[in-house]
Amino acid sequence: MENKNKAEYYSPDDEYHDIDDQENIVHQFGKGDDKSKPSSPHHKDYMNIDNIEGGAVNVMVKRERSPPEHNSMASSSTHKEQEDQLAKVEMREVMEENERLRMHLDRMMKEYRNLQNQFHDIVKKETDQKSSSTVNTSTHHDHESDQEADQLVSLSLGRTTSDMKKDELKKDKGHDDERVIIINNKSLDLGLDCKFESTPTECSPVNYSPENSLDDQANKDENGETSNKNPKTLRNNGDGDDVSQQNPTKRARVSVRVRCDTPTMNDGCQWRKYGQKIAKGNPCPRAYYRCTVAPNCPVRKQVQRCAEDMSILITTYEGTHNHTLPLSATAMASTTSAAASMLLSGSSSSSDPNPQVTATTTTTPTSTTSANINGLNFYLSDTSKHNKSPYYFPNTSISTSAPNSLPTITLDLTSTSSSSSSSLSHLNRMSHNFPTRYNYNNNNSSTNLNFSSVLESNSLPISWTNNYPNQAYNKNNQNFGSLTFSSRSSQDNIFQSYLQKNTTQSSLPPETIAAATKAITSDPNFHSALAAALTSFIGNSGIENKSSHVTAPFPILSSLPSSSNPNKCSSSFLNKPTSSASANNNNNNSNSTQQPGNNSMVFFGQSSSSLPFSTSNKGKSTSPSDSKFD
DNA sequence: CGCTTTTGACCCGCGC
DNA sequence: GCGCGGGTCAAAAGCG
Repeated sequence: MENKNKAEYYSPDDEYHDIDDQENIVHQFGKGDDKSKPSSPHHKDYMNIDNIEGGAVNVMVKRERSPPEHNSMASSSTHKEQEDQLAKVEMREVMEENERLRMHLDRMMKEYRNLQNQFHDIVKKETDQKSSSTVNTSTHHDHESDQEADQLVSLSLGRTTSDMKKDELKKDKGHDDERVIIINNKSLDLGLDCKFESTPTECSPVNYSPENSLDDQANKDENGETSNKNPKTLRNNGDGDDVSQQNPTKRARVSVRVRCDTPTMNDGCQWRKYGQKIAKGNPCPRAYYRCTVAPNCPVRKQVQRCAEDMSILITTYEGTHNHTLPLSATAMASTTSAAASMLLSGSSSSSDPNPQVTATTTTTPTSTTSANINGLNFYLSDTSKHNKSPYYFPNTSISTSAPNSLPTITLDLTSTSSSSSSSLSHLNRMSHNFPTRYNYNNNNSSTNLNFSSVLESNSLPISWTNNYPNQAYNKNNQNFGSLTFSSRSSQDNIFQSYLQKNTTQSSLPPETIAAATKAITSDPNFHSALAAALTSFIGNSGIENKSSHVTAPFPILSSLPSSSNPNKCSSSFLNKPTSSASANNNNNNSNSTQQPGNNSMVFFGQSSSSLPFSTSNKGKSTSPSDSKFD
């Protein structure tokens, strides 16, 4: 298995040349098209151009693929023959490429199935334990349930049992059965769903009924929130309350970098600004928001413009929602949750016997890994404490050596796909910024998830879905149209992403790549994320909302026509619960019917928000991003 | 009137 | 111990 993985992930390495080849293909296609124009007045010159101006590209093509007679028969052979030959070559290239890419997809699917099986086994085990414990006394049952829930969380998020607060567990305990059932139902669908089910991080589509949340709050007040009266403890509890009170290192921040013009991006939650500060090294002030969906929700976020590129908005989430999330908020929450879970799992590995990302990366001087899942570029990188100053460079993460040294994971949504170069430069920069003497520190780890979608190749601003609660979910839907991720396009994305990845990785030393790939393959949470991403793209039809809350699908980022609404900073997610959402407004949009394997509808809701540093935005804002501008 | 934003002050952790 | 910087508080002001 491991060897297999190795082989699988090494293979892309071997295909670096194929990337060039593919580029050649592209060029070749263009030229082929040009050549195929018999009417071209410069047709004859095309041969010369082909030979001369084609340069290295064509040289390579010819060397590898062009028929030899191309050189000798230039004068005699008809252009049709050449065209045919070229077409054949191209066809063969395409077929080979398809074959390769298909292999990639198969590998990914294999990984996904493995993950599913593993998760299914785990859940099964959990269920068995649960049923057995049910026979026991109630007190024992409670304890067991706690442990199970705990383990569940641990399994889902890579968190250790100690991470979860007991009161949280008590709360969960009440719905333990329900959760298990739900998890069982979904276990075959998406492992990440379970992660979201149980994850205390960000999204927590945990089945917290509102009253449950209240109870939760009550419970929390007993333990931690009572200390709210004490500002000091509030500060301490506020952040780490849900995430990890006992183990601060488990707390994770998820930073999202989005290139958008709007002050903030609407993530669906309601936020209240409680502070603003000029951070050192960045002229743009940093705004602090607190989640106001629930009175005691500990989740906070920071919004700041990137100093290097003001068009990039950096939103950092921290904490766990202890309430039911609005439908529109689940997308971002699940994204951040997945990212945080990956990060947390990596961080936990230091204490875990199981070597995961962290452990593996420790062995490498530079630990930057990337994987592309259907256009989602996962950049896993770690920064050491040596890099004290935050990174402010475009398309890369701010490796926050936050004062509290929280591990931060950055979702970089700023790169476009044209951008294999962008990603390349990204990685180059990242690796460049990594100290050669790499000294991993959990508390200072930073993980970059680059979700630059291939579909963003139009260099349009990336934006988040803004399905604002209580509003027309698809209000702007028609403006933006629907974004269809057919399996085919998904595959294409995967393929391109793989190629992109390979291109990216080609700049890395082989040992780094090896370690990185090993890290990735050995990280179950990466598998989860992978599975989630795959499930989102490839036939996630099976995932249904089994409960009132929305199971957040893994988000898919895409570009939006900026012209549609230039001021809006929205992003597209594949919100599975399309039907329910669209039922509110777009009754006619039968696209809401979920097409298996074709997550077509992308919801774009209201976006906007208060400027983190603007003074003009006043008044209520259900979300920092709600109305106000334009 | 209720809610949000603004903004100066304060607290705390960290490095020197 | 001191200074710095990040994060938070809370009173005041603004807005609908």
